[in-house]
Order: sequence, then structure tokens, then C-alpha cells
Amino acid sequence: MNDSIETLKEGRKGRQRKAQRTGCAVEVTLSVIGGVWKPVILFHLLQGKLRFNELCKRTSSATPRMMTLQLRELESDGIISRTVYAEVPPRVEYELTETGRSLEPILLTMRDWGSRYQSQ
Amino acid sequence: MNDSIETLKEGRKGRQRKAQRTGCAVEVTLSVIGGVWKPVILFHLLQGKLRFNELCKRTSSATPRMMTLQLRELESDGIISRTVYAEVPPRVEYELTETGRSLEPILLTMRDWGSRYQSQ
DNA sequence: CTGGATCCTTCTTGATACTG
DNA sequence: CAGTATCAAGAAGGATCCAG
Repeated sequence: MNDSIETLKEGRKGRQRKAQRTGCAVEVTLSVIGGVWKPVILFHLLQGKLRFNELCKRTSSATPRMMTLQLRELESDGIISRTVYAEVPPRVEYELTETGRSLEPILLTMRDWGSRYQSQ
Repeated sequence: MNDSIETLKEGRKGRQRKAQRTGCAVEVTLSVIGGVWKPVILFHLLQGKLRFNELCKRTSSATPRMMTLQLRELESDGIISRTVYAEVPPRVEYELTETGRSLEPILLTMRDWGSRYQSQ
């Protein structure tokens, strides 16, 4: 009927695909923030820019490897920006872009729903 | 720092865990609707009850196996209800529960964001 | 500190065939 | 129709070591 899930799955790593001849825009959103890590990362970035290690700690102690992979994808989707400071020791800060901040309603709604669900 | 992602991951199949001593309720939500299939399934169910095969077709031609797995998890989380009609041929209908319908804001916001993102 | 590169194990998913 | 069972392939994730 459509190939949007294929697009979606490839989107989780094989980026750059457009297709989406589906009518279900939900799948588009999932292709960008889908997965278990990204929404959490983005949620923490709502508070402001954060450094790499800080993000690792806040995201349930994600391993550097996973964090790097997720951040790269988010960056290539234009959701976050990456700023490298030429210092010693190195410092890299991640920040939401304009597009990234537009996800705020989704993330906040998810947080609120989670709170309510948790307390039954 | 916390084990919420562990909880979250187990939540994707090993259900029944509470823990969540994190402050990030987003992870709670993700433990329920996380993954690539569930939000799409739920989105389609917003329109009303649907039969098994109908759901398969609408969710990017998901295989029966995947659909069964996802539906079972959603059911055990109290998000959807499953009604079996004693007929020939068999008919099973899935429907959002009260809790499930409370996800509507999230799903609609995701759809809207996807539309906007798609058109840049 | 911020990752890149590998290796290796586990989980997830698809394909296929079969049943009530 | 609405699943279930099984097998095999592939992807995802953890651990570890190394580098600018």
C-alpha cells in the first residue's frame, strides 16, 4: 500500500530518503525522532545546550557510542546543532535548532502523559 | 545514574516493571508507545475500531507476526482493547481504551509536526 | 574530554508455512 | 480471517581500546 515504514526504518540510519507517499505524517515524525534514545535526548536539550558527557549521564547512562550515533542522526536531520570549542580539554556543546525547538510541544506532551500514566 | 532505560527496554517485551526512579517522564511514555510501529497503529485507531487485517494493511503492510506482537503489548499496557466475535469467518476488532484515547494529543501533534517538517 | 574503530552478543524482524 | 510456530538474517547495542 505504501513504503513509508521502509523509509522510516532506513531513516534510522540510512538517512536521505524522501518517498513518503503515505498520508500518515506520524511516520515522518517517527523517522526523525523515532527510537528510544532520541526523544529523551531532545527532552533534556529543551533546557538548554549541553555537553557530550552531560548528555550521556542524563540519558540513562547511555554509552558514548550510542550517544554519538544518535546525535549525528539528529544533527543531519537538522534537529540539533553541534558546536566545537577549540580548547583543551575539548568541549562540544549540543543545542536544539529552530526546528528542534518546534518539537517542544510533542516532548512536553509526552512527559505530561507519562506522569499521568505512571500514577495510573 | 538511573535505570530507566533498562526499564524502558525491558518494557518493550518483558513488561511489568515499575522502578522509574527517574525524573524524566518521557521515558515512561516511551516505554508504552516507544518503537516504530505502535504510534502508527494507535494513530489509525484514533479513527475508530479496526480489524486485524485492516491494521496490517494500514501500517505499511506490517506482517501479521509483528502486528500481533505490537497489539499484545499495547493491550497489556491497557492502551487498546481486543474484542473477539464468535463468527465464521472470525472477526477481531481493536479499539482504543480510555487511556489509549488520552494519547490523542501526542499522536495528533506528531502528525502535525510531521506534515510541517515534510514541507520543510 | 570527545569521540572513532572493532569485535561480539543479543534482539528484532521478515519470510514462510500451518492451524482453528 | 486471525493468528501461531519456526527459522534465518540483519540490525542494534555493549565493551573495549585508541586518538586528537
